[in-house]
Amino acid sequence: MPAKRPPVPLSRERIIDAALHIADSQGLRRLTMRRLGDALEVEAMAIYHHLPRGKEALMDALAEHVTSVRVDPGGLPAWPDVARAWARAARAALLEHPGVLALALTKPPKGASLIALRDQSEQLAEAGLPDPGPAVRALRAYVHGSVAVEVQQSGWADPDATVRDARTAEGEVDFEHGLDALLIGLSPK
Amino acid sequence: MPAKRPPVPLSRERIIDAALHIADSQGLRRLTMRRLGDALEVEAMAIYHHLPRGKEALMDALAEHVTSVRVDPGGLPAWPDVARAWARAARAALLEHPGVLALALTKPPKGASLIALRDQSEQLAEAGLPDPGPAVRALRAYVHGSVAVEVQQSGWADPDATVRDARTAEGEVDFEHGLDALLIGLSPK
DNA sequence: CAGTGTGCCTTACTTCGTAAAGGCGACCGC
DNA sequence: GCGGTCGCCTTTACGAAGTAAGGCACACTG
Repeated sequence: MPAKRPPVPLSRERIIDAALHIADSQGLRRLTMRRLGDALEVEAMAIYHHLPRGKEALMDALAEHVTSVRVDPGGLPAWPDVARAWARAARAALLEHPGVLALALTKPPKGASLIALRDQSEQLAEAGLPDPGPAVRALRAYVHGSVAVEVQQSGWADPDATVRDARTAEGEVDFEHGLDALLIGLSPK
Repeated sequence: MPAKRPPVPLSRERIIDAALHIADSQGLRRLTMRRLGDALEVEAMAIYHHLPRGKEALMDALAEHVTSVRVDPGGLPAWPDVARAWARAARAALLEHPGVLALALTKPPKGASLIALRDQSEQLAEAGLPDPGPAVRALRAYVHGSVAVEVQQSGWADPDATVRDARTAEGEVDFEHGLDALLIGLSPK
């Protein structure tokens, strides 16, 4: 019979970690409650005690996890440097978990993601950019789109997925080029 | 008993149309074979005669449908005008079916989508842009990301979806601003 | 040592995707 | 006209998924 008490107790963090691992290694389609339970050495229903709304809550949590990056502006940089730092951090976080990219691009930001967005806005304003709203949206759009294209190009979503890392050298170069272009264009006239 | 022969015969096009309608009005989650069959007044299994690989084929077809836009360059425009036309057309096509956006951003381009990409590349080259590859990727990234952000912002994915159109005036303005910025930055040095 | 509560399991129901096979109508050559 | 055959749709059935309801066991309290 299965162990009544699991080796190590369940927790929201452990659940989300395991879910990320499954989504990244086998795809979102294969992330099921039962498989997640197996990975955690627990019955599927146990998850519902830690994520009351079940799979919806899990999906939200995954999206939030790859979308709630924070950046600490070191000294007193110019706003384009702040913007660059945020863009790179956001890109890195998304590329780290290509399996949940569809969620990150699709679900409206909530909780920590919203806070991160607000922080970014404030930092840009403090760094000298007036009216940071449109800039934040443009940056988000560019970063999300870049990662989407990169992941597509890397062949990550292929059926026989030998590719396990969505990062490519070409993607990196393209990203920086486009980012430069965008930042130039975002400068107040 | 149900009609043996459906009122109007099934076809790949009718299936895809109905699927788009369901995905846009109720979300991808609710697009199931049985529901799709109901919408077409047919049993679910009938769909498999027109889409042999079942739901996977359906998803591929939906992604391709919103991703295979073509643009006819009227006269002999400069390459930024060609790029703008492609970007606007792609954005419009994606915004028309927000329900399948996740697929379009996630599935690697195939078939007609690849051909569209190749055409875009050729048109840009003919219009005077050397090395159009990176430009095409940057444009795709920007367009996809913009639409993703727009759809998120419009609240389309909300549980109680009263919003049925993902287009917003603000999105339009933001899009054109960022597009201008990107095109400036894409000019050969 | 009984009492209480939290954390996990068991069972069961609905819905999903789809394999397999059957049936019905239309069209063919004769 | 008539049996044959083929294309399109239905029927039936099975495994897997999400999750509601309730039960049981351990770790604390007092």
